[in-house]
Amino acid sequence: MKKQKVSGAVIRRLPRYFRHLTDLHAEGMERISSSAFGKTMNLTASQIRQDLSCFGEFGQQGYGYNVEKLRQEISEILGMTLRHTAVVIGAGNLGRALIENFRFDRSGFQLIAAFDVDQKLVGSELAGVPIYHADTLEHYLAEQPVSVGVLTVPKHIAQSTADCLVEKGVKGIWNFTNVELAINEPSVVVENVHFADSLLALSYMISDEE
Amino acid sequence: MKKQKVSGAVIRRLPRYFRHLTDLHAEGMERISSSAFGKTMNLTASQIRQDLSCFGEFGQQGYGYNVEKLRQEISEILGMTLRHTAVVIGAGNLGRALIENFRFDRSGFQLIAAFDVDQKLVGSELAGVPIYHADTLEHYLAEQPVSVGVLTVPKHIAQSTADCLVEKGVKGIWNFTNVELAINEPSVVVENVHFADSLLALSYMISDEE
DNA sequence: TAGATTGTTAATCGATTAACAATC
DNA sequence: TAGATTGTTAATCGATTAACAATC
Repeated sequence: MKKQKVSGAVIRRLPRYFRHLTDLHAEGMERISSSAFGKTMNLTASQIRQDLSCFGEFGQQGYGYNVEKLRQEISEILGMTLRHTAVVIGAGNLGRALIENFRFDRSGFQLIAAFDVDQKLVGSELAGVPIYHADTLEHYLAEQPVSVGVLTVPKHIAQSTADCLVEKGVKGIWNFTNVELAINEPSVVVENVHFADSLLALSYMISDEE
Repeated sequence: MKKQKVSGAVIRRLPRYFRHLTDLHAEGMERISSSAFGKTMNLTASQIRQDLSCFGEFGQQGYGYNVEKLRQEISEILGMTLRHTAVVIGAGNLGRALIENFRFDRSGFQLIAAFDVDQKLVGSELAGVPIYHADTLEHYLAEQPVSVGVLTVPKHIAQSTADCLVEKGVKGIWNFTNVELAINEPSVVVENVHFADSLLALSYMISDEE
């Protein structure tokens, strides 16, 4: 996958494309034009064609795009076929919600383990995922190649846990703590899920009218 | 609060400003220049000054910005002082994680109730928040002004629940289901938290290098 | 006062949209 | 073939950055 520079705006739209294509496929739609697709997604046809052209030529003049084929292509582009591995660190409410309810496999990830300090959890499984003691994380990472650490630990150990993940060579951190992580390894990517930022944006928007 | 048109990009940065100012304040910092603030946040000084100028004049030549005052101003801009109310619908793992761990008050919201169909939960409290039966939601909303409905229900009832919220006049929906909600009331704002989109963007970024 | 730093106007850069030749 | 629709180049629009007079 040779990558010219693709803008962040485009990257953020790719998962939406994928999601909508999955829905369209489930509805039995076989082909779609950029203009029809644009209507579904509230984008211009131009933008969709422009976005896709960053990665190749997936359509056919006079026909449009094959829904299933395009979906497959985008899953490749997103790296969903690479069988990335993930571990959840912190099996509190949020960690458990992710383990039990979030379909990692649908995003191409294998969730292979979770870690917590709670002795009541350690040794058990949640949704088929084994829970190990947090103390064994470092050892585990040394043995097992892990692509992404999902950080759902309490604030005060967020940075130290992240440091451990980085040191052991994870490629990315999916950060649910509202700590601004300081990572000095430039190849490691942090993706923040800031609930509060999202709620505050909503707050602004509903406070709009005077 | 008179609103000229403020771009989405600016709105999305406001919560980050607020968060960083809160941190700086906690660290005891009293004043900061746009250039120092820019360094902290990885933005240019120009951008910060430009962003803030959408809402007024909060700095002082030769001095910079008073951290606490600016934090206060931004909280006003975001509508955090309006005492918006929220209810959580769906007290499964994710709903409970939000009720128990997410500090709604820190974003200026009052979480006043939660709803679920599970009889084991109905009548109890979680972190001081009463859980009512989902059947009583409609009645509750008619009695109680609610600004935001937090949607953490299973996929198949997401749309119908949203319809109910809209009909009863909520201003916003904080949507954690991965359902694309169809809302025909234009004044109602939907803020989506798409975990999968976030993870897929991360997937792309860690799959980048070849 | 001199130095620092703002708010704002102008310049630049990048992203979105429009147009159209190529072609299925 | 004629109609539809792509991929791509050019035009437009908007957002970011730079510059600077105003002033604390």
